[in-house]
Order: sequence, then C-alpha cells, then structure tokens
Amino acid sequence: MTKKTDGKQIPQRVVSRLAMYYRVLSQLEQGGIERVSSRELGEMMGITPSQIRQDLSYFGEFGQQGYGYRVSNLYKEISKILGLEKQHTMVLIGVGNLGRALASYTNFRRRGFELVAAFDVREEVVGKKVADIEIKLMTELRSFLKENPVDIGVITVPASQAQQVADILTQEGVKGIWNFAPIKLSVPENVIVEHVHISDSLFALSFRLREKNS
Amino acid sequence: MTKKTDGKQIPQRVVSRLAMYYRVLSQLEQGGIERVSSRELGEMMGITPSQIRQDLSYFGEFGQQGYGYRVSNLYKEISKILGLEKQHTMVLIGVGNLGRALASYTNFRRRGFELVAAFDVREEVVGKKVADIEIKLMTELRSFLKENPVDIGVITVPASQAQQVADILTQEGVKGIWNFAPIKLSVPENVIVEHVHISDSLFALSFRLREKNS
DNA sequence: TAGATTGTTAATCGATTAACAATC
DNA sequence: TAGATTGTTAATCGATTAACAATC
Repeated sequence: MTKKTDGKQIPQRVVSRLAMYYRVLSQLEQGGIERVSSRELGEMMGITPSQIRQDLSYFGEFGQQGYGYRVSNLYKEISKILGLEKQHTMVLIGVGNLGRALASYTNFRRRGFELVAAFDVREEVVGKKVADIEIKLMTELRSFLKENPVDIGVITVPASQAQQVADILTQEGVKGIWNFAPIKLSVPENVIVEHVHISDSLFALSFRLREKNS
Repeated sequence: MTKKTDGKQIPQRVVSRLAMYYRVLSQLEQGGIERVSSRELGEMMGITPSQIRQDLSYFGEFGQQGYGYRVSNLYKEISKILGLEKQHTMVLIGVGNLGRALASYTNFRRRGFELVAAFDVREEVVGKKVADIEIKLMTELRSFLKENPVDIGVITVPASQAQQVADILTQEGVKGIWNFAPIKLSVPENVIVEHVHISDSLFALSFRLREKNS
C-alpha cells in the first residue's frame, strides 16, 4: 500500500497516459463494467499490459492478483492523482472562435475547472457573454487578477500577443498556463505551461499521408 | 546529398519535432534572419544541437560545416518533408464551436489545406456558412464523398457519433482523419488518424500543478 | 484447489547525447 | 589559415517489454 510518489519525478509520457486511462475508465464505468484487467485495458488502448502495470506502480497498488482492477476504484484513484478532485479557477484571454469553443466546453466545469472571467482586446465584444461569463476588456486583466485568485490562464490570443499576456499572468501569481498560441512562452521556472499546438498534428498527418504514398 | 528516407520508418517523436522546427524557422524567416546553427536553434527550442542534427539526418544534408543552416533553405526543405507544398482537401464534420474555430483558421488554407465542405446533423444550421462554406446535412456526407475527392476528414462531433462518421469517411476513400472526439477510432490500417485530445493536456497541467505543491 | 493476474525486477529496445573527423 | 559547425558513429540514458514469484 505504500505510495511511491515519494520524490521521484514522474515522466511526461506517464502523465499523458494517465489522462488516457482516465478517459477509457470513464467510458467503462459509464458502460457499467465492474472489473478490468491490464490485459483488457491494454487491448482497448493499443498498449502492453506491462506498461499499464508499470505506469500505475508509480502511484501505488490498485489491483488484486487474479482479479484485475475494480473500474470504479481505479477511475477514482486516477482522478485523484490527476488532481481532478480539486477545484481550479481559470481565466480565458482571447475570445475568438477557439476561446469561445473552450469556454463552452461544459466537460471542464464538470471536472472542476471553473471559468471565472474572459478577456479580449476588441471593444465590440466587451460586455457580451461566453458561457455565461461577461467578457471584459484586456486592460482589466491585471486588476482582476490582483483581486481574484486564479489558478490557470488559458491563452487563445494571436502568437504576437501571447508572451505579453503570459507576463501579466505570471506577474500576478497565476501558476499554470494552458497555451494555444503557436509560440514558446518564457515564464518563471515555478510556472507550468502546457502547450497545445493544434496545427502541429495536422502537419504530422500531412507527413504520414505523404510517407505512405512513397 | 543522398536522401536517407529510404525505407526506414521515421519515429513519431521526430515527426512532431519537425513541426516544431517548421514553426520556429518560419518565425526566423519572418524576422529576416539568414543563417542559424543547430546550437542556436536548440537554445531557442530547449533541445540539444545533437538532436536537431540527428533528426535532420533522417532526411538529408541541409547544412554547411562552419556555417550552419540557411534559414530560408531549411524552412523550405522541412516544408517539403512535411508535405506542405502539396494541396490537401478537407471536409469538416460537426460544426459546433470547435469546428467553427478550425474552419475559420486561415493559416491552414495558406499551408495548402482547403476546406471543401462542412456537415452537421442539426437542420437549423444547414444552409448557413462557416468560412465561406455552406453547411450541409450530415446525410449528404456519403454522396458528397462519392463525387468529390477528399484527402482529410476533420471530426469534431461528440464522441458518441465519431466512430460512425469515421466509418463513412474510410468507406468512401478518405485516407487521413484529424480527430478531435475524445475516443479511439477503429479504422482500416491504411488510414492514418491523428488524435487531438485537448482535455488531456488540461489534465496533465492539473497533475503538474498538484505535483509541484506536494 | 487451479487459474488468473498483479506488482516488480531484470532484459531489451530505442532514443538522446557526446564525441570527433571532415570541411567550409 | 584558424575557428566554427556539420553529419555520423559510438556511448549513454531512459523507457518499454518480458518474466516470474506472490497471491487472490
């Protein structure tokens, strides 16, 4: 039962697989499945049972010999590991099409990510709403952050403005940035940035299509 | 000058770094920079010069001893490698917020990805437009594909409908799928799928925020 | 009990980094 | 020329897979 989280730094690859496990387990639970083995999980996800057991062993012992894993239990444990049982507050900067899509994605709220404000530079959208949040003018970002505790900043502005926004966020104490601008941000080392480079994966698709036909 | 593409399968990691190189080089070129060394590139991207040279060596020799790389040249070569000099046609299935965001992202068109049609199940959006494309009813998808050559299908429907859409796409000869539904698609082995699991990266951010504070 | 499956240690595989001769 | 930097081979590192004792 000893947790193995002690000190050891968890590889990035393991963390992203945790998110996959979480997703699959959520489907299994919704499907009313009660137990699952690493072999079955592996088949569903296209990875080896060994890898699953190895990954989980970073965090503890969640299974039972001869039986496998209780779906509802493993789901809850992984949810805890990912920090999805905590509440997170988010601000959105840049209410374009993508920002709007993210704001409206109700699953985030369900998982404990609460959007508390949205900002844009364009005066004409100010006062309108996304996902029941009133859009504020970008110039109010700093003062808002001073008065409201915010965990995560979601950046969906053009690349040219992203660094500037990141600077305000980090100066005002935001500790996590979810960045959709196609640019590498410089931030203090205690701030965590997750980049989502959507177009990179389209380019990879293009490459693999080409590779196949040659 | 011998290309090394011969047979050897390129690791997925290398492909996704190619997309990064492409992005950085595009910035350098726009900034009017003429030459760059692997050391400089590495510093900008936070990876080792060795890795850059190793990656590039999969595809040929693009540099010059004592000088480095000519930015415009390397940019063009990587663009070729990624297949971005070819024209690709795309259809979009699911015109929700995310679909709308992708359709409006003009950079794709600039890179040779042309959206030729968009589909949705909701009758009320049919006939309206996204990015100058008239939205069609989902039931017309199959017949459209029979009459028009399409390279890539972009899936932005809910998870529950994604497999069904993927089946139609692959049956009608689409060879690449860009999937935003949070589910693993089963497709024939000659079809290439790129998944973008946006929420996975938010979960990873949540994990790393938690990890830091413990 | 016999069969199944875990958690973990050891072996293998692949990817990253270091080193260096070649040469601009 | 001397200094810089490539492309590539070899060394190292880390991640994945296999194997197996423990045990439900």
